[in-house]
Amino acid sequence: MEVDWNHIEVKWQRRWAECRVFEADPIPRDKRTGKKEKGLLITFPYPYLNGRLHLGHAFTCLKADIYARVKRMQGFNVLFPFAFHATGEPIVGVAERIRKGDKDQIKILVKGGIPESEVEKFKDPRYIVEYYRREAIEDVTRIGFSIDWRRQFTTIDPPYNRFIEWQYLRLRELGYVSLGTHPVIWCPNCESPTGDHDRLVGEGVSYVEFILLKFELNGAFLMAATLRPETVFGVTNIWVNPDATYVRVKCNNEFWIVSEDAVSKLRAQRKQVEVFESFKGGSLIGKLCKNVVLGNKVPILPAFFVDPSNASGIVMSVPSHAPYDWAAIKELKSNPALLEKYNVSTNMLEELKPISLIKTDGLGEHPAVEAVDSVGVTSQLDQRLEELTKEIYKKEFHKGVLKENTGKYSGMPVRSVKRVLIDDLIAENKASVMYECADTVICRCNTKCIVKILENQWFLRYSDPEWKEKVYRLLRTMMILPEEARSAFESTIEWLEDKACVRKTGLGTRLPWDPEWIVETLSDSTIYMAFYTLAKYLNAFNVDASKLTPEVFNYVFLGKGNLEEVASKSGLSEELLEAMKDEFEYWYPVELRVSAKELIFNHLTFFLFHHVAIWPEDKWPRKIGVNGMIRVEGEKMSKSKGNFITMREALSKYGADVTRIGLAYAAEGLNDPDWRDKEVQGLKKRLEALYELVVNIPPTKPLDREIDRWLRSRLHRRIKAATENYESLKTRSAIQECLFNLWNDLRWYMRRTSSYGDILRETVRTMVLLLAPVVPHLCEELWEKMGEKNLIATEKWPEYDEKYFDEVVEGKEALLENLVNDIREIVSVTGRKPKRILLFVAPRWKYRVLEEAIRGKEGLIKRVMQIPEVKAYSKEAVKYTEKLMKELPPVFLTQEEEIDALRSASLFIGREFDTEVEVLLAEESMHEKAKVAEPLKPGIYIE
RNA sequence: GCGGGGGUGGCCGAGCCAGGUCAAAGGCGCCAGACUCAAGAUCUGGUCCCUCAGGGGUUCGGGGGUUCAAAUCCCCUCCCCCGCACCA
Repeated sequence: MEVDWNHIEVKWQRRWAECRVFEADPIPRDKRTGKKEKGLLITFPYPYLNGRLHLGHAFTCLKADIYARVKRMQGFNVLFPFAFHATGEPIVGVAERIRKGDKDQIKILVKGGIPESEVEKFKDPRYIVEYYRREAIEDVTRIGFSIDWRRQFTTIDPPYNRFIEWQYLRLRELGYVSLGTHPVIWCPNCESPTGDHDRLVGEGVSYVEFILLKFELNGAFLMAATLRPETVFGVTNIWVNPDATYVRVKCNNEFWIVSEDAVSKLRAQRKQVEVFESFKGGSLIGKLCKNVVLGNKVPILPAFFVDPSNASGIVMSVPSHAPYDWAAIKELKSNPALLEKYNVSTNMLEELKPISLIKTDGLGEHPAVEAVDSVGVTSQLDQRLEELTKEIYKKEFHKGVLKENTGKYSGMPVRSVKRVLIDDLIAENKASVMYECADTVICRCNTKCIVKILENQWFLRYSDPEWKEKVYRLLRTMMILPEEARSAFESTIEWLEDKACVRKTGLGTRLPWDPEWIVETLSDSTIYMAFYTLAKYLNAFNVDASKLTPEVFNYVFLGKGNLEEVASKSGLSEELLEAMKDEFEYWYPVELRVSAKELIFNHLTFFLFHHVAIWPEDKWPRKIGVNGMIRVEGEKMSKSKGNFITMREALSKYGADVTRIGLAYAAEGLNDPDWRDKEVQGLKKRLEALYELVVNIPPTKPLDREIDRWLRSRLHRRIKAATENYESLKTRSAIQECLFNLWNDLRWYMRRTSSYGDILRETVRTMVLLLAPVVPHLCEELWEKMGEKNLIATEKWPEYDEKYFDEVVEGKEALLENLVNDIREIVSVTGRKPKRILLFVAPRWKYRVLEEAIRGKEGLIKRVMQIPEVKAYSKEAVKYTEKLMKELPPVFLTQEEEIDALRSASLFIGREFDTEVEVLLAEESMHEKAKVAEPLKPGIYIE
């Protein structure tokens, strides 16, 4: 049947709005009596407004909406608010690019469906926010999310800024915010950290810590950069690039020699650097310098693999363990002309002997020498050296142990010596540290990035062990859906270190005590769920942001301060303050927050940190739901792949309910939902069939036969399962239960009987109720068609009663189902058309044996043989008993029950096979099939 | 590399945490039959292999082990997804 989806959706969305069903207010204090009078606050992370909402947003938000709708029907007062995130750089970036007339940016916008006339206005970031906010509201409404819109806001609204100011003042008071100094990847041109998304080249690249080891030459130190400081014990020489420019500088009261390129980097890393002279690397070659760690002298030699733009541009040579070094030595040996050019005697080279200092199982005395020689590398610029280096380093790092020639470090595993050694060397002033990008990073502005140590930045002290302990405590009491995600939270809490919470650019709230900083986006979205409780009043009364002083928030959120005083100081009325305070206390804590799994590692965990910091335990969140990442036709959804689906597109193509069920059925738990058009179309057909089913319910009458009780039993089990699934966000399983499985039950029922009991109508009715959270528009329509007057959105959720669970009746039906299948199999195997079917019910004694077997396997044969009526069949009885020892039937019926089930179903079975059925007792027959009859497995003979 | 989650039949996905009733729910797809003038929808059956009496055989990324018994427990290995921070 054709369903006019659009008509239905518009009709009910209008009705919901008229009735204000989703606008939730606290129940007046004096009427609150129990649990259900306490509000449930359900939240979805506000989306960032740099584009339209897409299927990924819809998926996550739908999980929350379905939960909200179920809880609402269960009689809870549910608040499901929505807001918008605008803090940060990207929106400003778009505006800036438009202002500059960036063609690509314009193209992106137009392709994203922005009318040409609007593009011009996108110069203003606030306009962008406003534009996408309007669009988002339309989409969210059209998909039927049950939002209380009175509470919406954006994170750049002045009242919100006041709120964040309060939050950070509070955190600072509590000692959770402090100044810190940390290295970052930095663009010298933009003068700001270069995040992944800001990079032209080098996505995912982080920095590495080089150790600069000192090699003394004429009162200055050549600073050799290494990632393997432990190999200082095996240095045979120093490498410099003869063509590169080096400088002698004064750095923190010492003279250093480094590459020219290193100077600005060292300066960015808090080093005072004064350049005295510069010269080519070639002028150093052939000289001897002193290894400060060991005290011996080693020569300086030329090498072309040395990159002056990497770290200090000076490398120490450890030919035993470093393939590059050995390759370079080999090459020099074979190139006397080069040596001559720099006046290096061949003797000097002859004296270079690899020094082994690490012993590793599976590797020889000089791993690098062996590796290089065996693959036949002859040039230091050979590509294969990179691979060999990695291979050897990996093995040595994990399994290597330092040899005797490493002094006090002898015997230590490489893995654990590193940190100790570095700390020692630095303490002894024999080494220094220099950070460098692990690989080339180029900023969007086309500038090569360096590592800068940022000073005096504000940090959230997530590393604080006491803070962490509190979060662990919260986590233990929280429900994590699904449970598998819990360990990710645990390891995140453990792994988390101090995090910069401010930036210099972008939209956002300025730090109240240090206004040159703006609170960064992941740091201003941690406790804002509390803001929804106030936003209703701020919006309704258009409250002036300047009145929202820290005292106001202290009073409302923490109950601190004196009402009169706060009122007079802020200029807000006492009534309003009281109302806001009550509203907050009514809705808080957060009942459920749903987000995608990639956010466990920051946003969701920060959410926990900030709550435990600011509020006492009774305001800590209760549940977190985590879900997978949307895919489209099996592929990751992305703009570049061209398979990006906005909510708008999906809604136009499929309509709200079909989109909803498509998403809700696509996945649950941590699994990634896969949006497949065919699958969604299948679900659409199914919904249309449901419509037809409901509209054409056949007449029913009050009947209470076994088959009616069977359907009731199934129905109640389905209600139980569906409810539990919904409550744990398992929307797929819930739909499975109440749409597919219940439908199959119904089919069986209609096949078994042609006169329908009222239970049929009740089942259909319940089905509609159970599906209402997923496909609310359709269900409202069906509800009305069934003659109901109330909105299904606030209708009472079906409750199950275990007293209707009927094992015997279900057992009987299972017996029949198996029996029909068996008969069918026989018919198909024999290819015979049945003229008559004889069914033999097993003899009584077999039921006695089965009964005993159910009691336990212990001494079963003995026990069984003590029963006289069994003993009479001892030989067969032993056989049957042994069979039962291996495997018991899944249900148990008495002989009477089985006879009854078969007799009353004989017409049905006959109908299925278009023949006659006779039910006989094995006791009274000599037929061969009478002998094989067992309880729950009647003998079958087909004539 | 490190941390987290996964790999099941043509596809999607349950099941594994508490081993047996698992050849493995359900959906999609496909095949056959019923209904229909016909199509669609719906209903019934089939969809790893073999089998003319309800049976048997080989499957749950790959390899090994524990057990009377493993998709389910243990070890090793390969592959996929998410995150690794100053970014929404």
